[in-house]
Amino acid sequence: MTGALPIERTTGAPLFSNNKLSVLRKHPYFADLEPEAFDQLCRYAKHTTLKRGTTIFSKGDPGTSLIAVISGTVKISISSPDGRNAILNLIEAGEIFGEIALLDGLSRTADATANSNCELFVIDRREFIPFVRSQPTLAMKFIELLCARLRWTSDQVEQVILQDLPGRLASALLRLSDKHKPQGRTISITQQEISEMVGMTRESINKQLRAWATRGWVRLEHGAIVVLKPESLQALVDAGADDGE
Amino acid sequence: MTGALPIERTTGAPLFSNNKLSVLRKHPYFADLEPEAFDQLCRYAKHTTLKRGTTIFSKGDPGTSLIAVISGTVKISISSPDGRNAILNLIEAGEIFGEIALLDGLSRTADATANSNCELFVIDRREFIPFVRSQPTLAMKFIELLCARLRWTSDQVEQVILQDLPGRLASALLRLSDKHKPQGRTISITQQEISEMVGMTRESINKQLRAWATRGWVRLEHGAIVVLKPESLQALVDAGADDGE
DNA sequence: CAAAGCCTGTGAAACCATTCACATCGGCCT
DNA sequence: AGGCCGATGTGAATGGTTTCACAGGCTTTG
Repeated sequence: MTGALPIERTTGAPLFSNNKLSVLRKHPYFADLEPEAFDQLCRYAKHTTLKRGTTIFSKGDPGTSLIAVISGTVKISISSPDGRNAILNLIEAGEIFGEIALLDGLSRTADATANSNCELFVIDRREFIPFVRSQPTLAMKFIELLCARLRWTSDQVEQVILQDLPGRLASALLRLSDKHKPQGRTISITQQEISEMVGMTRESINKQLRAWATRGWVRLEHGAIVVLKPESLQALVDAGADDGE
Repeated sequence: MTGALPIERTTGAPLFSNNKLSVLRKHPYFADLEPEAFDQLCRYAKHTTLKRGTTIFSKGDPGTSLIAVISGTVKISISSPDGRNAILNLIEAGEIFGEIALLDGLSRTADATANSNCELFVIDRREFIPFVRSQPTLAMKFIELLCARLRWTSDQVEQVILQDLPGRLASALLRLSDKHKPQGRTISITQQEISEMVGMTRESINKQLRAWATRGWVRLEHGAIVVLKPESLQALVDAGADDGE
């Protein structure tokens, strides 16, 4: 099922001097790590590039690595036997993923695929775990990371169980526009993708978005959505079931 | 919102000699901790008892403690403005909860209420965090705990988004019967509770359960469900959307 | 030992999302 | 430019869930 990653070990020069790593260095999880620790960590990293659509790993694979995204975005998703599939998260440059299987040594909980051409760093478990044990600061960082993931995932459960279609869609848009804040309120995502994040059909999503568009809450572009009135969407979420008529 | 816990500090005698703690000691998370570390940990614990229905904490409260269940069960849930509510987990004797807010210092992600009369141990963040830092083994334990939680929660997302009612109900039953393995295949839970774990109405759940009961897959008791043919339920889950006619 | 209150069991009607079936619009590749 | 494919936009029919309205059954509690 897996398809081993086409790993290409970076040759020669010390990785930590690679300026590509600055993307990682800026990220909260590594920002306040001691320089030596960070360097050490980079020494375990293998560099790889792959193009849109490539499978990075599949649910159930033995998970032995942590992966950092240098550029591009990675889609974390799962799919059911009858063809439906759900997007759990979109990982962007500077973020890491695959930490669960890395840390507990069990199998992967979801599929990961390159959602665009990607540049990645891969860190292997064998070398990594002893290192974490020896670095309490790093361990605490991972604890924070896991907590953040748990909060994200719990939010998702909450949404899906508690809210109806409009509510779910609204929260998803708000979460996404939060994440993309730097780019303004434009979210680059297809309606198909949103529908898979939210767990409803593309058609339903389209109709709801269209309704909001005529009300001026959002603007629809090709492959993107612009949130014009986040307050209105937020109000809808807070109010509970109600499509905001 | 919160309502401070009616803490009752156990008097005098060293806590670690209290036989109530043996419940914890047996639990995987503490089992292979060095005795001294465990004793130290217990020194931070405050004992408390409370009766069914009591709120332990609410979503949004500042979270400053980890709680271990000595006896009884605790319900972790969230609720929406319009009255619907969802059960995220049921914590049983020997398990711990509240670790997210303890570890990252942020607010609680859900409500916790005593689902029966309960006996708890409460460990405060202020004293605890430095201790974790100094005990790499304990930190790794928490990392494992968090990973386990993430797996549980991801499963829940997967179910809710990907599967239809019969599928979701079946997976929920299987997950619960896994957890209760020691007690045989009897799951002590009301249909109301299951419906809130699965995100559907009690009525729908009842009808589906009843259908399975006539087929001999489960037996319904008052306040409990006995899984008779886990294989059939599993097959249903694996097959995807289909109620197993 | 009642009464009250939660838990279960069911049926009919209303509703909302899905399914299916197209039509249009952009991009992108050759 | 032509052509193809992925993304968007809609409508009608279908079907599964929810809602609502009750009726017993078990348990707990005063």
